[in-house]
Amino acid sequence: MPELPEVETTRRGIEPWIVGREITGWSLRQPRLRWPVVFPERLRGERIVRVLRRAKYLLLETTSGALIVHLGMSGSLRLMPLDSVAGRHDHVDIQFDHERVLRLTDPRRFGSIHYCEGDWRTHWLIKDLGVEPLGPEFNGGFLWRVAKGRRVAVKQLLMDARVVVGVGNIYANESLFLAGIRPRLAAGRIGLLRCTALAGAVRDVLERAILVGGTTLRDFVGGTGAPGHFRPSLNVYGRADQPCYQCGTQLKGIRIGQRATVYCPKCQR
DNA sequence: ATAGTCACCTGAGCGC
DNA sequence: TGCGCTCAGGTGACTA
Repeated sequence: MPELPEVETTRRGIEPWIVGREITGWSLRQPRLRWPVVFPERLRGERIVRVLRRAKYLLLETTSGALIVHLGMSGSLRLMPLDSVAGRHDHVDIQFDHERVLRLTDPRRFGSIHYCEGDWRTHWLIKDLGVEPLGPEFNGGFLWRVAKGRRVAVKQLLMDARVVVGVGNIYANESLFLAGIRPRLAAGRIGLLRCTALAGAVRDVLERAILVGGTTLRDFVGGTGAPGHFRPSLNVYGRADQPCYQCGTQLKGIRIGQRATVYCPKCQR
């Protein structure tokens, strides 16, 4: 599932192919994604200036605006040969002034594409997002301040995009394991020291995942079509009832806010 | 303001 | 072989 490392992997994969290129056309085979996909006619002839990432959104900045792409849960964005046959879940192609098309494949159709004219930072999907977990403002002090007085489970706070972005279920589980914190613990009851450990763990797990191209559980592939290799590094995610690698205790599987949660009852307090 | 729940969508995996 | 069920999950929208 595309979380931040997968989106970043995609960004790095497609960037060299499309920067400086002109959008010459598109095919919308299935415009019914999370929100209806509408490409204005004026997009034709726009040139890609930069490819950025904000949270789990990819920003394809053009001369006068940006395409805002979200991969949802099952989406991938890849460069394909112009003549490659589109499959059942290949919903959108964007054509450039070369022999490749940028293709959005998304079986579950939770992804989205918007064209935003002008500054994408003011777009309604982007403007209320929290801090970047790899940015300088995300640290123990920040976590401690936003957690103050909150009774919500720390795992839910970590996954709240208005607080910090890009931490989905996999990496939330893994970060809490690394920091030795129980997922269900009320966020406001965690001290500054442990908040610092947690912020560090989030950063660490995300950075390591980016280095190996993200986590491929089923069908994620990066911009160049390669799967990610972080899966063997997972300590708890998907391992309920199996022994903890660190102490051998049986890992516990619970649900927090409808989300599968796994932790070690001995290593995490 | 905060917390909890639901909907959207499809494919995989399972029991029968 | 196939049916029906459950699960997975990001996130906006809704309710209490």
